Amino acid sequence: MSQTVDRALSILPLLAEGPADLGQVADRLGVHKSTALRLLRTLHDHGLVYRQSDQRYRLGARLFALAQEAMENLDVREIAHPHLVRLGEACGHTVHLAVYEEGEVLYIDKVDSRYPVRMYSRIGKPVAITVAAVAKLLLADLPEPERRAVAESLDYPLYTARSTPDAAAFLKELATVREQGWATDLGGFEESINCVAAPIRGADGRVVAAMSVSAPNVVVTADELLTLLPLVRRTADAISDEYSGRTPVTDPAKDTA
Amino acid sequence: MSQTVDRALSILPLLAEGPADLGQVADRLGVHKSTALRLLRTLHDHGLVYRQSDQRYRLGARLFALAQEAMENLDVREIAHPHLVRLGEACGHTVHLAVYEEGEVLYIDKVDSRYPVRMYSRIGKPVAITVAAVAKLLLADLPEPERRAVAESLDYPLYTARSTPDAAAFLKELATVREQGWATDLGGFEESINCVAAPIRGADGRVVAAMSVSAPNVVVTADELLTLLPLVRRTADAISDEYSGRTPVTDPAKDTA
DNA sequence: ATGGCTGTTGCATGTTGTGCAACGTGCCTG
DNA sequence: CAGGCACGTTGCACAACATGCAACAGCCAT
Repeated sequence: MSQTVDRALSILPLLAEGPADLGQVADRLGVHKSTALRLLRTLHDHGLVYRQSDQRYRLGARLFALAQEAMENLDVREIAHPHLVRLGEACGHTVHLAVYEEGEVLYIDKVDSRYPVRMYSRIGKPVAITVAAVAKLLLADLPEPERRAVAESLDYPLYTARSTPDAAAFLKELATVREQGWATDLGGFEESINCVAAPIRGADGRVVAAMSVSAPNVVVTADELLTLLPLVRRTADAISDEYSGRTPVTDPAKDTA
Repeated sequence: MSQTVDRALSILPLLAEGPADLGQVADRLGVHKSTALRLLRTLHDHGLVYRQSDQRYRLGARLFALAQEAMENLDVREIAHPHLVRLGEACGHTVHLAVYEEGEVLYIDKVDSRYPVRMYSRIGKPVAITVAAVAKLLLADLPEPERRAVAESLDYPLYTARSTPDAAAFLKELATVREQGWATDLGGFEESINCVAAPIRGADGRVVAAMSVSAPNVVVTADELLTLLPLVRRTADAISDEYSGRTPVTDPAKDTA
């Protein structure tokens, strides 16, 4: 591991606590002032550190820009896909990945047990938003005014007798889902199809996508499907960790004391 | 400037474009793979870089955390936020807060009328510096040599027919803005969007931030938007007072209406 | 003025980062 | 199934580069 870079990077969390001057930085790094100066200058040239008018240093603006750009280039689907495939192989049912966008919920990936191939044909199709388990999770995480606005602007078609009947019922269901952190669709769209779903969250905790496992009654009962919930949630959490760049276990030997 | 650190930091913007593998990083840095490996490892140990399951590298979670903390250390934002929210509720339009740093102008807070949530997603994005009302205010306050230097180093993209065409026009506009103490952007970035902006000043009178109200033509005409100017200026002044410690009322809930 | 404090510079030293070459491994191709 | 290729990884010798020292320069307070 590169010592120089190590020292330089150690400055960042230090400055995150608040602005500091050269002497403080040098002290806390345990290096000479001139060394700290050169490190800070390099950080400064890259915009990671900003020198305010009182000559003290603080974290710089480029940090935002970097985080921002990285977020935009993050592809949930790319990261999620291998996890979905593994889940599909493990449980043998259909796995979906969906996102919310502009009042709609869209499937962006699908893995079927028998043919673990992306079925682009289905991807992009709008989801039955009032009943699908993934839709409930995605809508449940919206800020209250938008959630309400969306819920009230929707149609509530009665696909089956168990479909969500109206906005009031839907909002109540969303509250439950938000509370428990997972969702189901038990015959709300097709009488014979059940789903369990779990949310995928970004670094800030907001739900960026949702995934579900679906199976027809003739294969497994709803109760049997529900036994898969822990596995689904674990998969979703694994995707969340990877998506948000939290390294779950890189080196099991090392641990921060 | 430290070469090693310089190289290591150059990796960050590179990864911000999207995930890359070791070879690509080494190539774009112009160094040996083993060198790139050690740099990446160091970055990884600090959590700035994350290694996803396909072994490619991308920016890591610590970076987001740092950006977050850096933003929270900007006390202007903290002080301004409640004022911005109140203004947003009062006028119903989008409110922005921006600062100048190292030749760039960036949004550090945003309040939208319908969804009064911090939209981190937009924050950090570089502002259209040659046309945005807030950018004019921030640049107008720079010391003359720097203002000139920045103005002449900029590109002047013609977003619309009303965009600032060149450095000369920009400097002239800055002089006007500096004189009158407020600024507008009338369709200079998007044909249908207008803004009015006012400066936030520190105790020494220097502009530390700028805020604006933006609205599309279809909602209010430019003339109607201009009637909000007194309100915007009053809000900016209230923030200035509080920021500079000259807070007339200790109760931040009450505001001059 | 003058002392102490801070940030800054030039330079000799040796620590540290570097590139090379060789190894291991997984994947695709013949 | 074997072979080859591409990629990540390791150990090492060399010298480039980061380091700390000492001396300089500005600034404020005494």
